[in-house]
Amino acid sequence: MSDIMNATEPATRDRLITTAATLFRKQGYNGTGVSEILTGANAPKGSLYHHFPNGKSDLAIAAADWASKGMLQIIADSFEPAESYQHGATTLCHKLAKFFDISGGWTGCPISSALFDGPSNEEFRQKAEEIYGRWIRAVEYHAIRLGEREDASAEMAETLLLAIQGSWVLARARNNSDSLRKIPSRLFRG
Amino acid sequence: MSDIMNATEPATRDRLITTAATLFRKQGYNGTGVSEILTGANAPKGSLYHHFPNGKSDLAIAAADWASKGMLQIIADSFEPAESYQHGATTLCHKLAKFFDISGGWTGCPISSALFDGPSNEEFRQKAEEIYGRWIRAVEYHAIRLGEREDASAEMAETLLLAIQGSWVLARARNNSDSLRKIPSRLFRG
DNA sequence: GCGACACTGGACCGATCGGTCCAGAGGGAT
DNA sequence: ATCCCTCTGGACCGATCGGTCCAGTGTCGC
Repeated sequence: MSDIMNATEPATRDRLITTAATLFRKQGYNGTGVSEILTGANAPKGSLYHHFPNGKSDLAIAAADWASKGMLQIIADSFEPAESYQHGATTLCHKLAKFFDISGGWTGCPISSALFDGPSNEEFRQKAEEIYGRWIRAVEYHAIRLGEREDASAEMAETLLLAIQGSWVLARARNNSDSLRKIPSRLFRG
Repeated sequence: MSDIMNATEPATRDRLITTAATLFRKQGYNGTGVSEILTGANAPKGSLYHHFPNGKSDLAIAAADWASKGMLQIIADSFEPAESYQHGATTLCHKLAKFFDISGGWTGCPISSALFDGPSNEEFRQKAEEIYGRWIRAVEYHAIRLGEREDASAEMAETLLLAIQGSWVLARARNNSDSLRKIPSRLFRG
């Protein structure tokens, strides 16, 4: 095929990844059937196993990477125009809350939904660790950039992302994104 | 059967619940097969559908309730002997970290593992909301009892449990319970 | 034109899924 | 002894699971 675009990814591969990411996020890894992904992406089985020789598990890794890129983008969009760490963090929480609302509430962390299902899989665990690490480092970078103490920034970044994780679960249980919006007032109450 | 005990639950029913709870926690709802639960509990299929007419989903609700009771017990054990809210919270986090270590790391929140899998199920969502609410109220009760401001205690309790949720995910990704142990220093850094 | 190659379409596979059904087993109560 | 009723054991079901395989199909370089 090779496309009008330069010889990067054919569209089918991308459609498989984004469809899988969305479905995993809603239903979890084990809750999502390969055939469901295929239907959603409008692709035949042969294509999946051509692009992802190891099938579903390869797809989960790719979907997690794709979702991670999205999260890093949201982090950048929140912190880059911010005048302080606190501002950036607040924007981030509100953006995520809005995303939660738009998506209709029944959605999980894209990483844990795709990678923490099924029996203990060391490859999945490492991927999750790597991605969460990337998110924390991204937030840490902005914390330092915005004038926070260097030796406290890693800690702050981890606290923020951990609070987001927990709040997301609560938001899902309550079908209500308020817990996400309240994070800043919780963390910066000082 | 009716047992030597008074006519409460026959052992089989309990074994099904605890086995299911353990497996759901490790592998998620969709990742755990009915036959796997049956093997683990050493029970035939007929028993399951006798005790739980709606099968797997009934079992998930019962497993979540059972796990919730365990968590409430840990909360009580942590806060009852404590001299301050901060002490109680610290004990709780350390107890949970120890549990995480003992269980070998690959384990999730018993509630979200059992109830947030699969397609959006309103009954499961309500159950999760109810259980998380019970946990928060239990912590809030101890916060007030230990002298915290009444109008701030609900907020504090929610923050603590939400931090535990998030830290648990991070602990699982890193295969390391440190993030759970560090919660108190994060929240009470004042 | 012509092979080479990347990709597609879908038939097909054994295994496992969750669930149904029913014939007993076993122990009260009368 | 007989009935009753709770609970067990397991055969059986159709559906779906993730995965394999291969014959096309279209598009290149040559």
